[in-house]
Amino acid sequence: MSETPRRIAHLDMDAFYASVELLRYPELRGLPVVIGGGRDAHPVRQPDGSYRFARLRDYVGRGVITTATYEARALGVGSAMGMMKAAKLAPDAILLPVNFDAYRQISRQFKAAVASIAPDYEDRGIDEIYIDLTHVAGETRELAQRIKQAVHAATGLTCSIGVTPNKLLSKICSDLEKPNGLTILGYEDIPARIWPLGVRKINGIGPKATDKLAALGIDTIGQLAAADAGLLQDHFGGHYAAWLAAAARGVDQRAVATRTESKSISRETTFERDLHARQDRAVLSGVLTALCERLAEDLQRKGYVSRTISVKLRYDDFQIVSRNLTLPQPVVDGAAILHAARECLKRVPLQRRLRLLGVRASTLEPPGAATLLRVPTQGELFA
DNA sequence: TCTGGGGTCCTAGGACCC
DNA sequence: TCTGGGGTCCTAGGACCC
Repeated sequence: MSETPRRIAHLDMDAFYASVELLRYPELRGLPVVIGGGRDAHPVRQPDGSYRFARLRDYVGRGVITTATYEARALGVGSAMGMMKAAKLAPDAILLPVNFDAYRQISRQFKAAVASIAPDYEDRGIDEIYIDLTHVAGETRELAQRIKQAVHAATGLTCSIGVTPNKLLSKICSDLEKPNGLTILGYEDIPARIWPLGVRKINGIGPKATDKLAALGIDTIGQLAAADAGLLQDHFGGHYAAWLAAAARGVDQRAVATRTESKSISRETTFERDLHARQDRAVLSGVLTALCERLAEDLQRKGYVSRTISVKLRYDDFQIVSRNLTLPQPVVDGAAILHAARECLKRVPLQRRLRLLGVRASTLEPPGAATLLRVPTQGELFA
């Protein structure tokens, strides 16, 4: 039995947040611009109708850059970099606040444009998708060009696309010719095009695994493909070692998931200054209440109830702890979430100063679902 | 003056059940 | 008195991704 080779695209919008802002402020084209400020980063309208923009050097706080234009990246700043650090590298870069409503709106537009050509796609967040082109008529390059044109016509923005037989390779390829790129390759191209790349290019190999591999003398994907299976197993465990070996050879059978349900919904916040459980009790209590109320709104808006409530704390040294509580009956309202969150907090050490507080709802179900029939455990019956 | 906020998946151990 | 496996649910932490 022979299988039709799949044709999977990965589409990634180019510098998405920053590009959306340039639609609104075209006078910033060609300048280094970073997105990530708070309210005080809002441009101020001048009497003559022009805008005065904030500069990175003026920023004070704990934020990070979410997106930078390619001009800003050339100065050494980029996503996830602390803005205080970025300000030293590019003090004159323009700073803009994040505007998620605008990004979500453009996101819907580009996805609709893609769907008009290829309806089977998998959401991977606000600015990227996988598209299954296997059953879409047309030659691959022409089809991908049509999608790029449709996205541009709908949004005024460029994107980069990789097309290969699977998601893993397409994700790597969409990044190879950014911005406004199009890279198409087959399994026969792996030795020449994929193996010279660093292992970090593989989606699923992060900083920790990269460091561990480097310590074993493995830097490129080709070296990983050639690595001894036993060696990988010793250092990464059976499951991850097998995945590493398959990924390095470009093997990936995952389907394009066109429908997915949320597993969890959360809200968290980093304080402007580190807080102490005792000295700042009132502030913390207010923050916790607000987080629980926002989480309750999110749950209700998305049509879920939750049986597991968790709290997350980050201490001043960046250590993270979490506690969770699974309830016999699901909750939706802010007061019930708050009650569960307080129960969780009782079990967490509160000596050190806190940097972050978060609340999460998981074990999600549609309201009024089968939980009513769930049989209580012995522990619940006799607690 | 480093290091946000919203997610997913995996592991490992313990309780409990059959 | 000794001690099996397979399964589910739950908790906590960690790696990774956008």
